[in-house]
Amino acid sequence: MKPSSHLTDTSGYMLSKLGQATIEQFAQRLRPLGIRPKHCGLLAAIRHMPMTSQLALGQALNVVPSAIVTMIDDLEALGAIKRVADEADRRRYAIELTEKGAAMLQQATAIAQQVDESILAPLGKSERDTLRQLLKKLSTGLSQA
Amino acid sequence: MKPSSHLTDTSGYMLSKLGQATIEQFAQRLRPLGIRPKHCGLLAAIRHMPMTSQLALGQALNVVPSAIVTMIDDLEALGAIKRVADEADRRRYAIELTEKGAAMLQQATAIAQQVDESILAPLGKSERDTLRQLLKKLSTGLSQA
DNA sequence: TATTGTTATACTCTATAACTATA
DNA sequence: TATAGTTATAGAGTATAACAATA
Repeated sequence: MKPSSHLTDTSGYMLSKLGQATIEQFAQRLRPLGIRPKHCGLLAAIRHMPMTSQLALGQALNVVPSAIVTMIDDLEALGAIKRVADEADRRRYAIELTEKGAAMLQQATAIAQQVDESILAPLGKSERDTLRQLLKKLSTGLSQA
Repeated sequence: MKPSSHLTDTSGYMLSKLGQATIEQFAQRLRPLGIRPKHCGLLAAIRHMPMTSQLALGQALNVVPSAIVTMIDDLEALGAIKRVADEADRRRYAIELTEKGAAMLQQATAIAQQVDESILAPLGKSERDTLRQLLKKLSTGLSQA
């Protein structure tokens, strides 16, 4: 038998729909913090590679320079990050995560866990673990693309 | 131990990223057909509920009227669907899938299967089946929201 | 007065490209 | 001449709201 003779039964179709639903729910619950999902990825990247230049962050996230500047502007206005002048190269700013930014990332992570609870509700505990492992495998395949 | 103490390890985060990557790849391979991913969902809905009004299709897909009209315009220009005048209610058009539209849906389905092959490459056969079953469970939970 | 379809419009998002200041 | 950052601008996508025809 064919694995998925209907378009809407393909894994890709379901992944797209689920991903979209997830991000919408995440965005909604994130609203009180004044940020959007894209800012969260950036916050995580900043914590992971502290004191990095804006363009380097952009390359790591595959985001064009003008977009990174806007996001950094947003986060700076919220006090989540600071632009620290680089004395060696006065064109550069090193991006530093503030305490407030770290707290914000922690809150965002908690919200993401709540969204997981909501989205994964139809699955039992072991099923969730299985799903997470499978998604992890697929995600590592992504970064090579 | 906590299931996912990092934001980027949550299932929701991975679902979002994978869904986005999937839809981008789908869009790219779909380009030669002259349509976008959103048109495919509409084509599938039209086949599933033939001779339905535009607004009813919009409600089924959770799409606003103006957007449905534009998509129907696109598909009609490609010869994939026809607006059939409803003689009983002259405000309405019943949307009919043409042979060309059916062929287009079939091509789109084949492309979706190719995308599945590409995205699911890191998984073995039984893992893919497991994933599909889990995604199916989650997808049925979606429509209730 | 409500409903189907349509059009006009505004808004958001994102990317491209031009510009500055440094190197 | 090249690079980090910034700003200006244009494009696509989507939603809101006004509108015409019909019920």
